[in-house]
Amino acid sequence: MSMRRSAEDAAATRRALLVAALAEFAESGYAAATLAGVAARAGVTRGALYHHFSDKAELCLTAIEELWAEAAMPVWARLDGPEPPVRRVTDFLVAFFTALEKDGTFREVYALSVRGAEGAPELARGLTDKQAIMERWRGQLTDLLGAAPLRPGVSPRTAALAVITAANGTAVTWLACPDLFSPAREARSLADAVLHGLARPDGDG
Amino acid sequence: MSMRRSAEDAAATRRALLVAALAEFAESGYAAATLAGVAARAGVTRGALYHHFSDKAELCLTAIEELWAEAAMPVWARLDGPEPPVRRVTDFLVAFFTALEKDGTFREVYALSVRGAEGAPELARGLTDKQAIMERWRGQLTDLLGAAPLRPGVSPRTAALAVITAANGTAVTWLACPDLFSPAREARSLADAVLHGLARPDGDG
DNA sequence: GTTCTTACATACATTCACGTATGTATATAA
DNA sequence: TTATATACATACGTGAATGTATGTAAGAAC
Repeated sequence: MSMRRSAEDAAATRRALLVAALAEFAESGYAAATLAGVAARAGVTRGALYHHFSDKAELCLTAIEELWAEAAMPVWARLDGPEPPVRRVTDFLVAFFTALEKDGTFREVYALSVRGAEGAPELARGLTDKQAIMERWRGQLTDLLGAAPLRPGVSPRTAALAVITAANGTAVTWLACPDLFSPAREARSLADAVLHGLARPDGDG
Repeated sequence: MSMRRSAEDAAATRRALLVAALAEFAESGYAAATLAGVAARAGVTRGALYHHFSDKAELCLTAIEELWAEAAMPVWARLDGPEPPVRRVTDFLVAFFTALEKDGTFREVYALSVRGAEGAPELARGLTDKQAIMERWRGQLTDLLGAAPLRPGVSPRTAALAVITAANGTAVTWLACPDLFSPAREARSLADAVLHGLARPDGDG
């Protein structure tokens, strides 16, 4: 049917395949997802898919890498800026919860990375990357919270861990039971509760 | 080889299959797990498996149902008792974090239930059960925290949600990156941080 | 001891998804 | 205008996992 088109169309096909792959993998998991489903969702055949990507694993890893950056960057950017540390962390959590509910790409790439690809050793590269990302994330938060007025007994490392687990916990709880609550609506009160448990009540961060 | 044995041996075979199935499914996910792997782990053939269970889905659901009760009961029992509410919730979180790291069955059944079985509609029964469990859990915690001295602005529902997300977040973060921290060792400080963010500082719960 | 049933093991059929090989039409370069 | 490379579609081979059908030895009932 649709024969050779321009190079821009090829890029669009590739992009559509990445978006479709992310949705398929996030919905069904890596093992249960089928490349026929990905191709159908993208409106092409499996031949097109194998033209752009060598195999299932490369498709999955490429989708995570390329789409994660653009979806997550504006959220993580909240950790930088001139505001006081506690304020930045709060803003980050609120942005995280909001993106989780409102941004389909953000939600899908997060669900896929959290659900993991156990049973698929060919994705080990992506998983070690995730490990590194997690540790860099904790380091960044530790530095940030080290400059914040934490209440006594709370180390910056523990505070960073609490922030990470709060974000992950909200995400997986809502992904598992979407009817339980609304991350976007309760984002502020949840973030406040987390930070209130960590920071000194009189500290302005 | 091993021919007909006593009825007790049959029960032991069934039990071994359930334990093996839980480990396989938790490690590889429902879709990627193979029944040959389950049988091999249990030390029997696939014939034995199909003698005790009708298909893959029933095996998985039975494993979750039967093993979840005995592994999780002692943890959830911490929510009951004569102690003040905040103390009970703290004890529950500590017991949860400890069981997560120390009790293999607890960890596996939790990992399997969290990772979910998306892409496997035949497990819908188990997932609706999970939804019901989650809502009952939130209801129980809401009642419990409704009788606790919460700080102003924190509703019992939000507090219950914070406890749930803290437990889930710690679990998935550690399952994804086991080297990041030790739930059992940091259990107390994490639980204290959560409750400190929710309860009035002067309240003894 | 015969028979029946249980508790498996073994062998087979079928499906299904992956990866490959090949065909085809179009843009581009010469 | 011809040749070549690109961007797919189509058709095929293959393996792995599921489920089924059948075989078989051992306890239980009589």
